[in-house]
Formats: sequence, structure tokens, C-alpha cells
Amino acid sequence: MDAMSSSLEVLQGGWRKGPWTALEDRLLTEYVQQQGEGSWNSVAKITGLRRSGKSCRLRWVNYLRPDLKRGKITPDEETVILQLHAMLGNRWSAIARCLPGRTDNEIKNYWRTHFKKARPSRRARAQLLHQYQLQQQQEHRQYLNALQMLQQQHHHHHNLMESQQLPMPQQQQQQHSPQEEDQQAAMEAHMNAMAMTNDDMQSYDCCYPPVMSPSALELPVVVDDYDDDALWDSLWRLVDGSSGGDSGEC
DNA sequence: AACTTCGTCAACCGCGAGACC
DNA sequence: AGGTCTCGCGGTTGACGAAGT
Repeated sequence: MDAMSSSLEVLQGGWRKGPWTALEDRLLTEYVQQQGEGSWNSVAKITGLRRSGKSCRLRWVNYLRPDLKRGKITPDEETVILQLHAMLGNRWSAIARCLPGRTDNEIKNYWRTHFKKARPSRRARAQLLHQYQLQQQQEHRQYLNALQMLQQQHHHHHNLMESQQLPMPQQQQQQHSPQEEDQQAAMEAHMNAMAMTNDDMQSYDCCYPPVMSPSALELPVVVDDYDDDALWDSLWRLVDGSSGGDSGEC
């Protein structure tokens, strides 16, 4: 085969490196079909393939697996990637687990080419923050309304009980109408989201719901101009992994 | 048409965690 | 207990084609 492989073949410690040939792919695929995934270091012994176990695993996981989805990342997938990356950071394998058919390598590449250096303009940042603040305010109002309604209902119950001189049995206390339960559930979800810390987020290996409340993103509600810049800078430093304070703008 | 720059993606490298002896 | 092996992960590199000059 191979005009290509012979020119690209690199041998280091007996292992071939560089692009895989069709023959190598076939050998590896047959190996996995017969032996299953794993024991990658025995691929070379069994098939005669001059590839390291590490290289075999990578080739299988990123390219040969039959359940891989080919083609461009869809807008829906992009949304999931963005949201999960906001929660999990560069934990590509965890993100990939939530996107069936996509590999960590694929997602990592996609992120780096599409978002890594795509720091939004000052104007765009201001718009995003404004949008986010409005959403926050709206959610907060809904939360307060729900809280107020619950309190009113509670007082109403309480007054009723007092006026009738009846004790309030615990079981009865916990019985709510479906509407009340919905409100309570919504409120609890809201409070849980608000209480979720970064550590909590880290523990979500999979699969946090793709659509999430902005409140769970944990951005500050009010960000002045100075903090705004500092926030974005620190975020991008985190992504860049650089610590230099005076690194240039993207 | 030739050259340069940019975007994409496959593949490699180094490291850490866990299993095994 | 500690040394070695294996596997998986995230970061990085390099090849290659497309787009721009």
C-alpha cells in the first residue's frame, strides 16, 4: 500500500508512527472484533501490527469505533459542548460521554478551533452580560413570587389551624396540592442551582442536563466594568493555562 | 500563479491513577 | 509497601487543504 506509508513511516523503538494505513486499520478492527477492547499492548503480538498499544487504543477510540458519528458538530451539540465546558472545564472525556458518537479528541479540537481564541468583543461581552442579568432578575422575581405564595399559603394554613384550635399533624403539613408541589419543586431546583459550587460541578461526570439554568453557571449577577474585564481575563487565562498577567489580547 | 495564512483534524507525548505482582 | 505495567486523559504538534493576498 503503500506509497504513503513508506514515506511517512517512522520507527522508534520498533514501533511505527504516523498516519495509519488501511491495512493497519483492518488488522486492528479484526483484533477488536475477536478479542474485544482492551489489552492494547497485546495487539502487536497477536496481529503483528507494529504499533504501540497506546497508538492502537487511540486509533480505535478516535477513528475506528463503529458507533462514531461522522460529520460536523451540529448546533445542538455545540450548545451542549458550551454548557458542559462552562460547568466542567477542559474535561473533554466527560463532555464526550454526554455526546454519543463524539470523541474527546473531536470535542477538544472543536473547542480549540471555534472558541478558544474567540474572546467576544467588549460590545458583545456587554450584551451577553446584560442579557444574562435580565435573565437573572427574571428568575429572581419568579423565585420571590413562588416564595411569597408559599408563605401566604403557609400563613393561611396556620391561621386556619389556629382559628380551629387544631393541631397540625406532620403528615398534613407535607400534603400539598399539585400546584404547590410544582412551585416547591421549582423553588428547590432554583435553590439547588444557586447553591451548586464548582466542586459540585466537577463531580458531574455525566450527564448533567444539556439545557440548564443560567443561574447554575455561577457568574456574578452584577459586574462592573473593572470586574467584567477581570472576569474575562481570568477566564481566558484559565483556558489558556497561562499565568502571565501582561499577555496580549487575542 | 505563487506564496502565505488559517482552519481542521489525526496522531503523539507526558503524566497520573489504578491494577497487579 | 513499593515497583512495574496498563490504561485513559488533556495538551500539543504537524500535515494538509482551503482561503486570502
